[in-house]
Amino acid sequence: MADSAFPATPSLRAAGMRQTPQREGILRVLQDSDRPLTVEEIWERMPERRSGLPTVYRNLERFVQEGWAESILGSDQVMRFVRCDSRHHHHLQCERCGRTAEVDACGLEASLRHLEELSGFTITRHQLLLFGLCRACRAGA
Amino acid sequence: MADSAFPATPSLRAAGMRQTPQREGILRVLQDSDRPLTVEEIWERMPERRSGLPTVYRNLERFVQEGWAESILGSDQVMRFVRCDSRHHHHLQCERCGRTAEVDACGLEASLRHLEELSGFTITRHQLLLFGLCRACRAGA
DNA sequence: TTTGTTGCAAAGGGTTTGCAGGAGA
DNA sequence: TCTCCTGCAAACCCTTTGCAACAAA
Repeated sequence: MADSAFPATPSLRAAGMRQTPQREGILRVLQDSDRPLTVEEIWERMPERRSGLPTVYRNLERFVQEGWAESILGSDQVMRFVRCDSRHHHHLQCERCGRTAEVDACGLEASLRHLEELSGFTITRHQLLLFGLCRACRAGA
Repeated sequence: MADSAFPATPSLRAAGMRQTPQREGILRVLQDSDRPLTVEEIWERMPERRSGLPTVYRNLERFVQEGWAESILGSDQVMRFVRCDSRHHHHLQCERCGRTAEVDACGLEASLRHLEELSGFTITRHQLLLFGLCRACRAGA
């Protein structure tokens, strides 16, 4: 479900980047994970010839710019990364196991229009972070 | 408007803390600012006998626990602090001047119930960050 | 007097940078 | 061949910690 919404492999070439094993590895790791990962976790999971940590940092930064990944600061104050496409969406994260789901719509539009009237602001952008318990953890709890 | 919603002075005593000039200074600085401040900015604005940076860090941590302040990670990846009360609310921030408004309701409840059905998650908590242009900046732009 | 707080200085740790060698195209 | 990218090591910088002196109660 979530996979079918994710574009094939982000095209490094089309984005003007060279296609290197390190970049493919990072994208693969993000692709294969169903929860946000720290930079170090991504690094540890990279195929065989483990790359340097700076390379992971540098590329994650570019991937975020391209909209292929997103950084999330958890309530533990640790930065983690998730793959995502560039459409508007939000992440719903399980507080027990860390698993995430991507949510396409947020149904906020009407509320935002109302808030604009109240506040005098023109709202151009928003970020919504959702936390809860996934089905499996609720059942197991 | 926003001021009247803010509780008098957070009671250090009632929270089991000693009343020190450093704490009062930090609270005063947060109180007087209409935008999020970095730890260093708070420190610089503290009255006369400037305290140590560690003291600012230590107290901000406690104030956040008490619900008197909130930490916000901006899109520039820098942590800033805003005063707030402990009721559920959100911050609306101007992308040009940084001024913020506190928004009491978010009108998300119905959408959240819908997302719970779609995702199978039980949503327990959410954080909504709103960005836009305030009235003044829109007029001046 | 008792105990929580502060200030200083040092340690910590995640992130960034410089630069030379290496590999895409 | 020409750049871009990577790896290593060092530098950075924000944040935390240890500890002795201090001050609120």
